[in-house]
Amino acid sequence: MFALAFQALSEPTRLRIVGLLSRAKKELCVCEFVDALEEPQHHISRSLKILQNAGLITERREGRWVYYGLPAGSDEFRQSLLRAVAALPQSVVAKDERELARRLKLREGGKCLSGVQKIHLLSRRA
Amino acid sequence: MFALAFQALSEPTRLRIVGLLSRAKKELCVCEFVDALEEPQHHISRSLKILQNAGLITERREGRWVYYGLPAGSDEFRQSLLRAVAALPQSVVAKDERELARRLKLREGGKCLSGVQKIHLLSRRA
DNA sequence: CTGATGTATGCAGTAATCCACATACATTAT
DNA sequence: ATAATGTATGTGGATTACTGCATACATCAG
Repeated sequence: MFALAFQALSEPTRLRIVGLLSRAKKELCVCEFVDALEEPQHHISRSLKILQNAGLITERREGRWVYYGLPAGSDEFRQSLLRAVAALPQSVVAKDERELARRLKLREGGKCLSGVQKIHLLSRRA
Repeated sequence: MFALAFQALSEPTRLRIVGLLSRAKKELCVCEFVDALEEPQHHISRSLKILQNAGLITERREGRWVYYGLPAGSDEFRQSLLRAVAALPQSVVAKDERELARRLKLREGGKCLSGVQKIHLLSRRA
């Protein structure tokens, strides 16, 4: 079903996830999404699953860490969708991108080795 | 909100509506959508409203008839979205397009003058 | 094995969405 | 004015989606 792909992008957090991936140009780890988007872990994890089921992102496990990225070769429809996400105005993605940049400094040798840093965001009772 | 546009396209009938407009290259009247998509009138009418609120289609009243079409100049994000709809595989839109072609024969002087023809589709108890 | 850590998921309450019936609104014809 | 016709919408019931809590699963360190 094609409507499913739109559905996957119809929720703000999921849209921000793909937005981040679109700018980052690299795979990101679950805990990096949690810190960059400041959303609870279960929310991120579920969101990633939904996007994956819609064929919009790929999953790659590396030890305890799981990386999600944009698919290399997908059909023209999905590519168009991702281009639409890439066309989101800067203002929408600016903050997320900034937070991600800070979080990416924790990488060592290009790998994520830290886990969620902002503990108060494991579930959102801040 | 940008997620709203994806949300508008996340329902099959609404996606088919934009798909039809994308192929037809012209404004279509409410009753033409009803006949082409074989969906009840209230469903079509509501769907058109939702798409309009999302900035994906435009409305133009002409007497009793209301025509909906694709917006001439919209932001890059929405244009990308419409391009994604245009990238839907032929198989998805084929039947709707065929039904529309039949229905468009009822036009006179380029105008829709007929109203819904398949009465059993006013509400779907077929 | 045991504990720690990153990730995923079952469950429940709430909210949003979908769909059909009926009816209201707007415009035109008589 | 009245009736007819194209379109829009209020309402209710069923379904689905979202969100937080707690917990389970998977992998690794000691």
